[in-house]
Amino acid sequence: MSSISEKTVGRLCQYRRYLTELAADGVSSVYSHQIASCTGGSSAQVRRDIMALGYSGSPTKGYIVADLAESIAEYLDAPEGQRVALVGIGNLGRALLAFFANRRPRLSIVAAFDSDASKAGRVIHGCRCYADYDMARVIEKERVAIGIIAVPVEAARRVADDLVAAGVRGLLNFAPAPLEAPKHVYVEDIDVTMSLEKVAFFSRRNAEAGRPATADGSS
Amino acid sequence: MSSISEKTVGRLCQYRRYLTELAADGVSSVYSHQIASCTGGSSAQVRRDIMALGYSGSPTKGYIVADLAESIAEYLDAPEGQRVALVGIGNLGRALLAFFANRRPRLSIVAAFDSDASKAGRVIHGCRCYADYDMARVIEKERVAIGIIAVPVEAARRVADDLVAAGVRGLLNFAPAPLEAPKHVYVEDIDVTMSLEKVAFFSRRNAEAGRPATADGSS
DNA sequence: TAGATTGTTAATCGATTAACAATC
DNA sequence: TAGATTGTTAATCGATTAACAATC
Repeated sequence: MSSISEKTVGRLCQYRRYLTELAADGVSSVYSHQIASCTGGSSAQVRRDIMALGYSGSPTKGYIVADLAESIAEYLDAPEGQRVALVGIGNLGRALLAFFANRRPRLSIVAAFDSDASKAGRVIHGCRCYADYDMARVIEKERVAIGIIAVPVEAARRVADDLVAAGVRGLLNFAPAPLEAPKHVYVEDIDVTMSLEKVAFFSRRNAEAGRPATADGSS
Repeated sequence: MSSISEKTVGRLCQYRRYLTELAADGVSSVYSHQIASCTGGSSAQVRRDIMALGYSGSPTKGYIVADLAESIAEYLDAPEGQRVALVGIGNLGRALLAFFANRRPRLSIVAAFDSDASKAGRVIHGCRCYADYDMARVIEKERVAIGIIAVPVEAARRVADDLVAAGVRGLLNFAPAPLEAPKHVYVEDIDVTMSLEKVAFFSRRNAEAGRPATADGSS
């Protein structure tokens, strides 16, 4: 029930995005093997994930798009919503503000902070900017639950500490530095350098391997 | 030997970063359990990963920082280097250009493209910009092996197809759209929305759970 | 030497997939 | 009905960790 893995939660997010696209196209029902295409997993995996939500499909119609999306939302989303703060209004920070603006009302960036106090008072993509030294006050006032760290690596640890001290319960960290946070704070790292290096490694290895004789499983 | 998993490659990248920091601090040798701190894994995992490289430590001194870093580089890096192109010179693209500028000579962004042709000819963080319609020509001329997709979601699939057609063997995709690429092209997705939703979900669940009685393993 | 660590195998753990009766 | 799909268990697969002799 309550013990759904990180990977499963990730997949549920992907399913939801896929369902949103289907709904926009006017599709009303969908089969597990169709959903599977959006993650590269198997249809059995999709059925298991959906089963864990407590939602049921029908052998003839599959799953009702709107109802399944509703079930996923019920499971993933906080009914009262969760408010997010961004720290670091550089190019990355601005990209994130643009990206999340008006995307999900229940998960919106309500404050942005920067060490450059001259940015305070501006409104970027609908989000108000503050100076770093206002962090504790604003985060409490705005009831912020989640912090996004988009500052240079040297500042990341200090910013993380400040956010945690201010009461944030989750961190999304773009800085290439491992953060130390108390157990009750969930930390997710997005490590762009690592991802690029992985692409570099595997693209090279694929190229060196040429066309593998058994690539399609035949001998 | 050649069958190292994706996860292991990711960890090797993290080990390397940690070793670089140690070297900068003048540390010359390190134990597996110290290296483990940078990934949250176990010391046995670190030892297994290093063993797979063919590098050996000593029971008394542990691993020599410089030599281990060299072994990792030999395994991960292309000796002749790999050249990268970026598509989409918005805020995200600019952040990536700044981020990778002068970082790794063997993995550098040598060209950036944008559908807004007025950006062509500029040089941003040392990287020359071109119009989209020059993609095939420049990628061949510059011997680009890897493409980074930092365009809006609507354009992502077309850009991916163009990059693959131009001869790129690996893609790092920031757009929230699953890409279809031939098998010889390695695709890594960075899904920012999914990551934020995961933080939202788990930070909420941790908060709701309160302080779990057995959080530290004691009953 | 004594002792902590390495290299390496076996055991464990968890996640994924195969399979199939039940269903509409 | 016939047939494809669902719900669900068992089997498989792979990755992680525990353990320990060998080492310096």
